[in-house]
Amino acid sequence: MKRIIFHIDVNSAFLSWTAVKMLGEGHSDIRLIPSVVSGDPSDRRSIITAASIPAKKLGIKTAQPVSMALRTCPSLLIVSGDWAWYKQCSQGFIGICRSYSPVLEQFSIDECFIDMTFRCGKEDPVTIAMRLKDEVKGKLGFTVNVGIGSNKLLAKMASDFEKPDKVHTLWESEVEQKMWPLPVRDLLWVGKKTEERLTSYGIRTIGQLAKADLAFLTRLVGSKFAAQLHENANGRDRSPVETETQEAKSYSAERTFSKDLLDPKDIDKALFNVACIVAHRIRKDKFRASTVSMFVKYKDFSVSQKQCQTDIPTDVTAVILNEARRLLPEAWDGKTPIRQIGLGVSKLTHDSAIQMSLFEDPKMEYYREWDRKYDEEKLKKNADR
DNA sequence: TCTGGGGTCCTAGGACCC
DNA sequence: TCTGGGGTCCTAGGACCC
Repeated sequence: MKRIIFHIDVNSAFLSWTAVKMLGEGHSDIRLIPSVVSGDPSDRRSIITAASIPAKKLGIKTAQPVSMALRTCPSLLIVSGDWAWYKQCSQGFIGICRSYSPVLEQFSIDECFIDMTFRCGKEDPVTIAMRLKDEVKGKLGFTVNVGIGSNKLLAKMASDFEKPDKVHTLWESEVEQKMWPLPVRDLLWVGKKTEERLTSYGIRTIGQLAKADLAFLTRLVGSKFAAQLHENANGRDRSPVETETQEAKSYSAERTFSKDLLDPKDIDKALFNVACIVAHRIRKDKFRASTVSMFVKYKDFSVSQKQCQTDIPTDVTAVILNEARRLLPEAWDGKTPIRQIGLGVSKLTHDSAIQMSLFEDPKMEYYREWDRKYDEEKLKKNADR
């Protein structure tokens, strides 16, 4: 049976959502002028999180440094993000999509897939998609694109066609005409590196990739990735719409310094900060971690990463921080200035039994108490907002 | 112009076990 | 004294996504 999958994508999500909020506060619509959302506009290192369509038309792109965008457009309006508001907008958006089909997979904060196979009985899928997009616009005030296809890959590719506020189809029968002429970079999972590799061997379009020899592709990118690229370029994708939200497999936090740092005191302070954040988040989600990793990034963007296993799964900030501190000299020579530092935990379990070791650090109770206070403070702060 | 922050998955080599 | 093959875990690095 032919499946009918929708991919719904909020147009310039963070920018649209900010625009809706500002409209409510009496501002004019920032979607109609060159505008962007960025982290901290005063930080030279901050980058653009989302750009309006007029900004994009000037060549301003997501992930571009703000300083560069300002050179392109000195009158660019820069606004900062509001995560709590974005979460609300996302929930409203997902809620409407779910009312069209409960078989929904949230792909990110502003994208989801729904399986409409059993909803599009008599009615034309495009008509239903139009209704969905208009309902979001009417009730929530922002626009979406809906891509329709017989699998997730095609639906996702379709939603990326002309924006904003559009519905597109990409059925298998349309692949040759609508997808094959596109540059290979437009295919999902083809990033910068893969594009370079493929084009250096003359594969420039998705159509050329679709017709490429699988053995040849395997030599280029490895067997697993080659098989997937080949399938996807031919418009095939068997993956189901996953309704179960997957549990997190890792947590991490990182900080980029406004200037590259060399002073161990500054670096330790940053490590302490990210350890507090990560440990708090795993405690909140009732996880304990057995792997602690940390990394440093240098000005040339090269990364040195080290990881280790803990004796027992832990959620104690001090334990995680100490592992990271132990790893730091293995990752960093102490001489090269550091641009960014990060800490992560993985190998997570929900083990709730507190492991009592005879040799447990006598300070452990004190550490746990410290964490309890930290969590309380953090909760209070969030409640105030 | 000079590049954030948070994730996932894959690969390849080495250790170690049977 | 020198040797195969398979399985699992760990580690570091790289690619991609939003």
